[in-house]
Amino acid sequence: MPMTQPFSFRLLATDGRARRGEIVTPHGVVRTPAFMPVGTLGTVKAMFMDDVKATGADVVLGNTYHLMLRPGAERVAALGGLHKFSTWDKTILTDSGGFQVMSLAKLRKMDERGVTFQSHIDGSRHELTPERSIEIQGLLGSDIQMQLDECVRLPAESKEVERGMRLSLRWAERSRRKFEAMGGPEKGQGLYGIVQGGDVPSLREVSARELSAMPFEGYSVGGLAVGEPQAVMLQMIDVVDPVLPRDKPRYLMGVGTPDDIIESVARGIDQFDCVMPTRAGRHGLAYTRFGKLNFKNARHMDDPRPIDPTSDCPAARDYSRAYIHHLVRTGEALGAMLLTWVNVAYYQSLMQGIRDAIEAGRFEAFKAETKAAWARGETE
RNA sequence: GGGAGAAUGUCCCGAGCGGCAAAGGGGGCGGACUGUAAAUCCGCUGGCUAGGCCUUCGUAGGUUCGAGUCCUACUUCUCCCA
Repeated sequence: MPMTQPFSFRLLATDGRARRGEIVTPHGVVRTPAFMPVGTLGTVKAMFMDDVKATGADVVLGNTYHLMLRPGAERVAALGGLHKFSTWDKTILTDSGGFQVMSLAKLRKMDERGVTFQSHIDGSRHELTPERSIEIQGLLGSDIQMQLDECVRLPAESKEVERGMRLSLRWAERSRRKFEAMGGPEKGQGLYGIVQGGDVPSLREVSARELSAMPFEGYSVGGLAVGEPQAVMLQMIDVVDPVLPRDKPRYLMGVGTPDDIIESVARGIDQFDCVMPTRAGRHGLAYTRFGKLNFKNARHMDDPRPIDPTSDCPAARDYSRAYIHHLVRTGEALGAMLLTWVNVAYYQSLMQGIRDAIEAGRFEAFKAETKAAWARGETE
């Protein structure tokens, strides 16, 4: 076996608490702060992988829960792994299924050992343990893997939040053992522990501290952006930021809007993922440097201008707003495709702007300018 | 020429068979979407001096306390027989 480069992270620059870094995985370099488009089922919905790559994305997500049900982890492995299966040859990060344990709460049965749930597809019963989750992520060939965690639904009693957080810590240890038993480190893969603790600062701190004592390649902050006010989310990041190791990447799971991202980068977060750009795109909403545009609105009907002539995304540059409005209104698949592309491209250009600004030591100014532009809209 | 049936809320389809400002859809207008059971979901869609009044169900009459609903005539459309 050829020597594989070990998983690594290094900080290239900091500006205030904002961090500019680089993660190296078996499938390339991930420039941070990074936004990772969500590709639950091995596809970033409504986009070609080549186009995703061209927007500047270094990594996409895959999902343990969904892929274990269809087409099945063993099948993907037999077909050469998720990279080959999906034609995405850059880094893949996989979720552990922990989030689905919450979002599919009606179907679940949870105990110390793991979670038993019924498939949303055919009702069949499945068990997901920390070990099986890691096994599946290994079968998929994931470069950055997540421990199985329990994401408690908010609002919840702090007793319940603590129970879920403690369980997640125990599962973190089991996940780590399995990850090492499967040779993850030798393959250059990484495993992240997940900070839980809901909206309770003291629990977040405990979770971050105990997790930091375990040898993970990175640390995720989970269980946020699930309905709580942004201020609460940011407060939780503030609590966790000084506790987590400086020399490891921090990944804020499931976040978020452009504003959430820029505020979280300001608090030391390195990685993000969110369905926002892809789902919103399918639903007719464009994210741009001058804010949101809802293409269901009649005001675009006669507008011959492109969404953003300065963009290097063809969807934003080469198609008229009137045409995109027409596609969205008529329910044409191309409308969803173009807007998804616009959004993924905008998110990536935002991240590029953030990275450049941190390197230049002007992140705060960049943040202020960017937010002002969103607020200003298109007043020209 | 004879017979049968239908016209509904000022965009369309359409329920309604004596208490109706009138079900549902579509369309339209707007909103939401945060580790994707989501090309999904949620509002609004007659007027006003606004929880009360006004004007609406092809047209004109009639019956009734009360008519979109029953009766008569007319108009238009559809189908069947010649």
